[in-house]
Amino acid sequence: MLDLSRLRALHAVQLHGSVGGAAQALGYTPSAVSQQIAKLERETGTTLLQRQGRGIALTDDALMLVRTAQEMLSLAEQAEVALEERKGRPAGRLRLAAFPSGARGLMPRVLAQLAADHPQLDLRMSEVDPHLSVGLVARGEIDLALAHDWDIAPMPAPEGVCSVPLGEDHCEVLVPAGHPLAALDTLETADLAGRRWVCQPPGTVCHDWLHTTLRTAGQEPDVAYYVAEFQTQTALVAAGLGIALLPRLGRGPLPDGVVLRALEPVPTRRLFAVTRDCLLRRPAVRATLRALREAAGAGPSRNAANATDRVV
Amino acid sequence: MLDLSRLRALHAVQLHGSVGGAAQALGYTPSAVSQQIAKLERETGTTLLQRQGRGIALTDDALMLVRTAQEMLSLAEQAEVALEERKGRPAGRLRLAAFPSGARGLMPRVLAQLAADHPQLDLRMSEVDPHLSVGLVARGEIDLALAHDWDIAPMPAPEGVCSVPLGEDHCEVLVPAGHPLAALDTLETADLAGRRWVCQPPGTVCHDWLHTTLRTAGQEPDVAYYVAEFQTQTALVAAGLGIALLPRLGRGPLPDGVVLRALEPVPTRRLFAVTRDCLLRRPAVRATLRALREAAGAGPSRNAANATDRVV
DNA sequence: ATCGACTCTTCAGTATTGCTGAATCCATCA
DNA sequence: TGATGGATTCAGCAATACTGAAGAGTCGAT
Repeated sequence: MLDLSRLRALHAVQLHGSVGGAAQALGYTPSAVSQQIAKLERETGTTLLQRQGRGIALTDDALMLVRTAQEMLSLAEQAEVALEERKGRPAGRLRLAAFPSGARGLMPRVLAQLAADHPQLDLRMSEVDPHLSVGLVARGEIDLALAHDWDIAPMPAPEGVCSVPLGEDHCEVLVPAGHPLAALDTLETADLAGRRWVCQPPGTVCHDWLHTTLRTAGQEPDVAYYVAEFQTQTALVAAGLGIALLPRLGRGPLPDGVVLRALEPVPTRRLFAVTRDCLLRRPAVRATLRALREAAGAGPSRNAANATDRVV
Repeated sequence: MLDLSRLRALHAVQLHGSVGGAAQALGYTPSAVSQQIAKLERETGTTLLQRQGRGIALTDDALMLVRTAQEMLSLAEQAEVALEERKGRPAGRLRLAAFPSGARGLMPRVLAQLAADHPQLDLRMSEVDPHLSVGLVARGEIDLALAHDWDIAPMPAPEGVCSVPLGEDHCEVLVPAGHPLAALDTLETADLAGRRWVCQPPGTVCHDWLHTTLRTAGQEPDVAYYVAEFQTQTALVAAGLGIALLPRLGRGPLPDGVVLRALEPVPTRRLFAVTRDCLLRRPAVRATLRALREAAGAGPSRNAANATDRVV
């Protein structure tokens, strides 16, 4: 009798292209995965993995078993969903992912509320980059991901994956208290010209938004300080070294000597939950979506931010 | 993640209607099955079994899981078949069943040859009554059953199950050496009238054939000795106490003082292999069918019979 | 009504299985 | 040639699953 957990190991190896990657995804050591597959080989009398350079390659037999594994895992997931649906209240394990500022600004409240309301629910969360989350959901490693879709770059959703709008997150400009811009109530894009910036490193959405917006206005932002962490950014601004663009979500308590000013038009990112279609039937997912929508509508969390978290 | 072996346990409970029956079918103790299902209940947070009188009843949730289990087990079996087919030579476990005289007269040679030719083949055999074998094959407990279809009672084959003709088995009449019938070369039905018989108990095919045939000829057989075992039957015949109808298959060495006489028309039972359609693709099944056909054509085995075997 | 038979479950003990971490092996890259 | 990255092997330990005995509930018979 083929063993499902061994098949899942093989499936993961195919998915990640390596024994190590599969092990990481499954929460094992490479040794365990290697042994599981060795047993599967002995049980079936086949060769499943072949060494190829430093890594491995799957044989044709293995690929056939991977297809079977895929179907069996899918059946198992459907059955679990159906059981929970039939029961009608959230239960089982729910693997969540969130981008860093969402993980800080939104998830704590949501997780606490869900845990309190549904004791049978086994919640897990990992902080991931937003552009990775869709892939993780599609591959079944994550059940529901909190993602955002910055004005500028709408996200594509692959087959079987859907995104549910949750609300919006707005950005404001953080300026030193004595700064000329601090005298204004509302800033416009033109006011940002020629300023010195504290900004996150390239590849983050804040960075991209800043550059795209200013370049559209014919300017190149003068970023003097590339800093990932929120606390460091505010310290630099408080020291009068520049101004920064901050999303409201995930913003922590501000030190003295800095003020926030609204921007017009408001830089807005839309928040989404990304999940697989079939999971929409899970009460656990429905409850989580509900909680996320409420939390996103209610604004950023109280108990947000600590010194080591990064603003993304 | 649902565990396949636990699901299989649940599936077996549904199939057999009891924990004990499932345990027997799976080769475990009832305790093990009970614990497996208790774990499945804890893992899914559902109730699967309910006590009903002395036994148990499956809940709706359990029935849903049984359907899933059925599909997953079927997928696993198909994958195993495909692997073996791709490999091209018999391998894996093959669970055989045979009716008693077939198990003695045909299977030893066949099993020995298969084991010698295909070291990767893991052969198992159980002796079962022919009328049970079709059900066992249909339920997936047996992969291939040796069955016979006595002239009188053709066997029906349920969906997904097929029977492959292997050959024929003939019956002869065993008479004491000094008996009047011993003087004849070939006996006819009329010669059997008024004889005293040694016969197997009701419910066996030899018994049924004898009664049906003689009653068709307007007679009631006078069965003085109901005896299941071949050795005892021949001893009774040798002692001059009656005559017996013996199938050639599974007949052992005869003691002195008895002779065999052919009957006209010859009582014939056709031999079949019964298996599931999808298994016909297994090299193991194809090799077994080939070996069975050869053995059935070659006549009864040399190393047949021992004192405790029953003639059926 | 009580006893005995039957069935499932619980419990304790044991055997098996599966995982981790270190050592090893192999191929690649500097 | 040495260093790196990846997979495998091995020994030891932890978790799991099974067995067998005892317990609890139900049914049928005396």
